Amino acid sequence: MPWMPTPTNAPDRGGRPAITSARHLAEVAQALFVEHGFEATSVDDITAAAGVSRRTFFRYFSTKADVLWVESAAELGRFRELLAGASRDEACRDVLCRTAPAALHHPPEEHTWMLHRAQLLLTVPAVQEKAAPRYARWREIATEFVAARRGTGTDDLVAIAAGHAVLAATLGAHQYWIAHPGEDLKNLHERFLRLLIPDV
Amino acid sequence: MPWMPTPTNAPDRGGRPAITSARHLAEVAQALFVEHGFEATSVDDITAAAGVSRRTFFRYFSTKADVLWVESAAELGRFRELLAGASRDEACRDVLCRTAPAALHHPPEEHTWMLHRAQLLLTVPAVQEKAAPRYARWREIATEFVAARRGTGTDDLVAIAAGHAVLAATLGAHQYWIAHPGEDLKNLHERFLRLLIPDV
DNA sequence: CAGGTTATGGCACGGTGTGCAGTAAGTCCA
DNA sequence: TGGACTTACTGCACACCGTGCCATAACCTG
Repeated sequence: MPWMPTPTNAPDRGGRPAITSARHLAEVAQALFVEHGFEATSVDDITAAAGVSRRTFFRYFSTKADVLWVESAAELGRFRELLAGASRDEACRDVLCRTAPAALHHPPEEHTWMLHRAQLLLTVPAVQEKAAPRYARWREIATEFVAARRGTGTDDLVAIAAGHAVLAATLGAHQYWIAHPGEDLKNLHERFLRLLIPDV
Repeated sequence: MPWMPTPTNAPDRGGRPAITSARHLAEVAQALFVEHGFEATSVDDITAAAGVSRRTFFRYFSTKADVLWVESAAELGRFRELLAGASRDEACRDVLCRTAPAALHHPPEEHTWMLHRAQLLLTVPAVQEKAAPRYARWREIATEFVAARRGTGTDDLVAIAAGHAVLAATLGAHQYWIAHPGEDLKNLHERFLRLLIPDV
């Protein structure tokens, strides 16, 4: 089991204070990615800019691309909580169309950060590669919700299809967004969801 | 520009005959993947089993995972041709539901090979990573078809959504299939497509 | 046999990611 | 003050991936 720095919300049990943080490394890294490109930026470049050793970087992130997913755990958690909190009176499809965009909501000051992230995620092959496990989690959460609503297992055909539809809509909305950054992402996301989620 | 062996359909202009082939390397590699796992199989293991040098392997495939996509170019080509040959009398949605499964059709003797491939593609993270560019091509072909039918550009919202729907249905069908290998993939594929492609 | 063409082999190199051992910097307690 | 404990950072060696470069092997035609 690899060692990992204790998360910031853990109780302080003494020990050497952290000289850096996942968030700090992620910001330094993303800035370099935007400036020089993902592949042209080596981990050594990132650690040099952040004033940390190469080995330390890999304690915070298991791969170079993972810095682009600092927010992933929070987004997935919000999605799961919003689904769990939905009333059973609200139609399955409506719940998904409402909660998925809400789970990805970020304050306006992070708008350009999100746009940069979306551009990297959808256009740089080396980054797209690392996205698969995150996409899978996003899809699974939707599938589990639909399966629970339908009283089936997660290997139900309709539940699987719905999970893929939610992911497809999310990716489609972001793809459209980076081509039309003036539009409202949340609104786009909902339109794609309404188009793609089957009416079940 | 990296050097590449001439494809088998090229005219013979003399020169040293190839000691191996992409197909042979792919078969050796996939067998090792199935037996020992993808990550536990190094390129050295593959080349040792195939009786070629490490350098030669990278002339046929640019990455280790690419051996799982030997058929990709042919499948994409079939999809594009089938779409191009469709009558304009046939509804857009019907064309997609018919051609996508047909483009992925393989003879029965390759059934287990396809199943192994699907299992590796959908369950091994290191393999899923390399899938992104292939998925993107598959999606683009569908998007281009829908955009042409609608008389719009490929940045049309509905065309983008349709492209994502086709990909989602393809992945969903394979996911369902590896959990229920007794079912007919072609039939499953069509059902997922009918569920997910919006009626436009 | 010479000259052209194509495939394979060997080697060095930069980059990623991991395991391990050591050290630095805090807290707590006697 | 001085340990003992805890946690975080560093350095190094290593396996693997993927690439560029050059040499060499094996076939063709004249």
